[in-house]
Amino acid sequence: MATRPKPIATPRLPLTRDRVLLSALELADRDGIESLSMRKLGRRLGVEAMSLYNHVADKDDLLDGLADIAVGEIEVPSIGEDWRAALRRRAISAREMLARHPWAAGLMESRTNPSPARSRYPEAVLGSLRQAGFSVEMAIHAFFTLDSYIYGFAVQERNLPSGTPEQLASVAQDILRALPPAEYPYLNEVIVGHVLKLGFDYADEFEFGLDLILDGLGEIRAGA
Amino acid sequence: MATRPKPIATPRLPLTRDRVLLSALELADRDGIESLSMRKLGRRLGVEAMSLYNHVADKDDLLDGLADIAVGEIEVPSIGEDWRAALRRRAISAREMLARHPWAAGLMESRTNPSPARSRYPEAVLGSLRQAGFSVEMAIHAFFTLDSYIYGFAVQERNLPSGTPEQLASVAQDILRALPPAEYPYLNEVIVGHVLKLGFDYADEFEFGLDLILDGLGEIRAGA
DNA sequence: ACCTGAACACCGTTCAAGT
DNA sequence: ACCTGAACACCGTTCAAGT
Repeated sequence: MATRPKPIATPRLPLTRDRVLLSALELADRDGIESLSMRKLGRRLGVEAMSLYNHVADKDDLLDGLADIAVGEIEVPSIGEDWRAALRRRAISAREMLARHPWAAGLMESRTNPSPARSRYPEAVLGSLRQAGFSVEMAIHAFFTLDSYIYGFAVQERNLPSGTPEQLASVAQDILRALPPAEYPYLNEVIVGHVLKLGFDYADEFEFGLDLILDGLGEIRAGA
Repeated sequence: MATRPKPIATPRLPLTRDRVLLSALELADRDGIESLSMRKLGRRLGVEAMSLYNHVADKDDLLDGLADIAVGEIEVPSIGEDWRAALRRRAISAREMLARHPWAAGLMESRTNPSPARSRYPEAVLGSLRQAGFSVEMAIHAFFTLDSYIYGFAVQERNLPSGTPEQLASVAQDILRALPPAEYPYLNEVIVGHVLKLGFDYADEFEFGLDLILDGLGEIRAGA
């Protein structure tokens, strides 16, 4: 009787940069990055959009923060690991991250200003290569080849249908309808003769090109 | 004296879908895709934004049209060409297109509905591979590997600095300032020891990874 | 120190009205 | 058939005002 009860059962958590970023990440994962607006994010946090500006400089800063969280999820190989194993594991981890957060590939594109979190990744890849005996020039070549592949694959994966074999089959049927076999025989062959029959696993598909590239780099290293 | 002179020297051209698309393309090339709005495009064409809807279903349709123009600029190799030469030439032409239109890579991502213009490209690549004797499965692998690389490289190129050696050097200096050598020795080595000294040519860099991948595919074909 | 209301300059798009 | 004005539901962001 002496003290008035708190007006609401769950007292509002104080806003912090981390809470803002985490909530933005969940929103982006669930509804897509294009529907992440300062106003919606504010509503989600029970606050007016303008309050967010106390914890984040502007929307660009928010997106920078998301990009840093994303690259931070890429596995860091233990030191002393074989160069091939280290690069392979990092590549697979990067693809998994980009598949988990479909918005991340797009953010990597637009966040061009360097940040510590985003600089650590290329630094580590170049380090693995140099320590393995690649020349500076070859390390640059290898980095571009690997990174282009990883990134490009992730974007293709994001834009192609996925899901259970049944869902995949149903989407494939829709696509086939726009591709008359007489005009597109090879696309039909691939979809009808392979994807619909045997399914499609992005992780497996990714490893084919990854190993092809790593094999090629191995030969260059052996020849050097 | 009999007829009144036309009020303006250059009578307004009638709006057509092609004029709308061409103007949008120029705007995107010059100011970037993010500043391409229906309202600005209308202003550019001397018309209210709403008039554009007589020639284009909506903004999505406009972007679809731009994506179709972009893929249409990728060179189609002459028939009967060696598979390796055909794939190589197409890949180089695709990279050139994506470098010419920095907005195109992003559009390829978002335009997921198939269109004839955009289906012709994968159809042709798969055709080259199948005719060269690759199995359906290997043709899929090869397509993903090549296309991921091309696309990923183009995006990296778009986001990294370019220009004359002097411009490149000045941007590199700015980047270096954010990368203390003690923490990022390998990035420093690459930038100071190689890029600043020898410059950097994206077309050359692209061909390294491209040839590595084509060599790998050639071995698979020989072994099959 | 943090949050808010009102306001500004933008978006894409619909719809009834004009020619 | 094509173009327009007014309107709607959205944006990001600033700024003075509240607590």
